[in-house]
Amino acid sequence: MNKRITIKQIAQALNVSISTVSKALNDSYEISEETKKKIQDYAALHKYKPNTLALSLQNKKTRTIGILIPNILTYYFARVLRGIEKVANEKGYNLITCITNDSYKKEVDTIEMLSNGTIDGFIACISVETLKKEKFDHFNSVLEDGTPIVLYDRVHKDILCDKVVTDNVKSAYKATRFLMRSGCENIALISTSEGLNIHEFRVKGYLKALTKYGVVPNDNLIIRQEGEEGLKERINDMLDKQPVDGIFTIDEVSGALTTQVLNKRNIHIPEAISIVGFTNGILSRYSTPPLSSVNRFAHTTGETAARRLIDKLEGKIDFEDINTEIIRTQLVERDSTKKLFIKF
Amino acid sequence: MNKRITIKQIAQALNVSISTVSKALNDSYEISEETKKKIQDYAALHKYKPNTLALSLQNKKTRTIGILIPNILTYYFARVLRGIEKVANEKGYNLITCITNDSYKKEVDTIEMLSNGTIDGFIACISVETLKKEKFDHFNSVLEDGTPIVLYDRVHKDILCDKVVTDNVKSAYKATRFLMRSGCENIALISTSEGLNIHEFRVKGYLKALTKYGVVPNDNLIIRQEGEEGLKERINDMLDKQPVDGIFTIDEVSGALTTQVLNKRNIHIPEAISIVGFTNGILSRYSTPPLSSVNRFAHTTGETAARRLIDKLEGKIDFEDINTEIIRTQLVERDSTKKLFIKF
DNA sequence: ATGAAAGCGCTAACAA
DNA sequence: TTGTTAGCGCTTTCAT
Repeated sequence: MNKRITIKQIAQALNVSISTVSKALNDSYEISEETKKKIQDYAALHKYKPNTLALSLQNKKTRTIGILIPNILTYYFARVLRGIEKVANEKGYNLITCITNDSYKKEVDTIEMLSNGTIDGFIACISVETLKKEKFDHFNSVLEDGTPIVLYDRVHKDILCDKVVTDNVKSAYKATRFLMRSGCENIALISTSEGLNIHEFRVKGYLKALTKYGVVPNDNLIIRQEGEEGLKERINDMLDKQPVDGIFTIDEVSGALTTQVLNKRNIHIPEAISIVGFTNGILSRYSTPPLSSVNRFAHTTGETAARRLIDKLEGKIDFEDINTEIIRTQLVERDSTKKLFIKF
Repeated sequence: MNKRITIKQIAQALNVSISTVSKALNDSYEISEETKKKIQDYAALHKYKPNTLALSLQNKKTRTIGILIPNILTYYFARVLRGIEKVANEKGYNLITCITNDSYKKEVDTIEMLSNGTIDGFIACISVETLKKEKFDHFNSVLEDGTPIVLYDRVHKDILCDKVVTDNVKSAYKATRFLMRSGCENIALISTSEGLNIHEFRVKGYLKALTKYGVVPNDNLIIRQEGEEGLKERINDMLDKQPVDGIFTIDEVSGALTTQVLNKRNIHIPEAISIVGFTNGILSRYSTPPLSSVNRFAHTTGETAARRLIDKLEGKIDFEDINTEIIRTQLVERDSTKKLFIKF
């Protein structure tokens, strides 16, 4: 049933040698126009397509990149993927995308599975579990094999390779400062993503901004937990006990849940409480009111990572030349913050 | 630099033949325990991994499935992908995921690119543009080559292959009936996704429910457009001119935008106007208030498609045995609809 | 128990 | 201009 035709069959049918066919199909100058045409016509007629596998085996190159995504349901990662996709496509590279579900084992297995000649290089984001375990041998042995890796978003110093990251401290700092400038004095921080250095960095940025402008951080204004369970209760509890006029939510979900709580309590946003979110995804845009948020340029992150990797694969950059690219962020003002600005 | 070791190198190092190594590594009974151990130890020591490419070339099987996703930013598709991923993983299949961006050309190119021995079969969702053009040759020629395809969500009768779909008419019917039972009398329909048969089906279900229960459909209560531009204005306009107490939004985005408009106008949901959405994604869950919605079981859709394809690939189902699986939906009640029920 | 050789689909150096 | 041959990494049949 599988009717795919091979070079060999063409050769037999036309009574020429295999290499003549190969050359003709590759439009080699060695072959006469006549034979070329004959062969090409026959190939076209029978919808000949070169077998990629055989080509890859020959070239030791697959023009395929392995992508590791911790979680495709996270809008940010989906957007990064799009960026990678765009560049890969332009440059004629295939993507083999794998979802690790933030599991260490899945990550190890996936890398194992793809490290057999299937892919030329990796673009990866480290899974939460791996980051907690701090076990990176699977990445490092790939690098030792000479397969380049570009890490994005979640990185670690123990993996020596190209990286594309967000400046979390600075972005959080700017977000918090923005709230202060718009007149907020009691700024809470809410997080449903914990345990990762990148979240630690965001908290650091928040604390830094407060301190810088003479505000003493108040532990009662900081709610940090992993996952959303029980978060609404904790927010309600905080609002019952503490004066709050600004909230910095360090991830999409905490932004959404916080907004739901405030709306339910009939607290006006931004008049009574302002909110600034992080990662400006789909939730920020469509919530009521639309949330001001730190935009992360996921697409650029993906493009940058892909470009770097492909440049390496094509020898434009030396394998040993390691680089960390920091993608800027930008605060997008929407309706959850006041326009009023205080100059410090 | 690329230190990956081959069977040939092992043979040379140990002074045995290539085939002995091959057999030893495959634990063949032909090889003596002693040599086996020697070879296996050496292989382990040097982290030998069989080259997948060579194996695939040999077996004419890649254990890789090509996935076509129109748009990864749509939460529903991301969830389908997860379902596929889960099953593929269990069965030891690789996924090569491609995003078509709802473009005809990209879809054709992708299929072309992968139809060269790279993949054993496809799981695909037809792109919007293709569906509009009604050109399906690229799918059909793949099928003719003997490569199985399973289509999910968006399908078309001119492509004769396995399909996994949602019963859109019935689901929309149930959603509308639900609004009527909760006491709504002037039920609007809002859509930002047009031009596809599946959306047509949802409108059909809505109209069917109205008619069935003796309500004459009112064109002024139906807002259908492609994309979100200008939608809020149209909704506001409708609310200014028409009495409305229920809204059926046939996609996630229109649900989100409608909610934003109602909230802005300070119209209480569900007291003044109830909303039922479709596709129960992340927007429904996190909006204010959380939206009652037709849940589509994206994960099940993905699993079903993957299972069907793999069964075919492994010969458990005949290639000619074509089947359409309908995945049920379920109305999830949240806070955008009244609890009050009227029995008809 | 071990090895030689052919072949999967293709390219490329070399020969004719 | 065309063909022969070896080889990419591996499996498998058939000798030995």
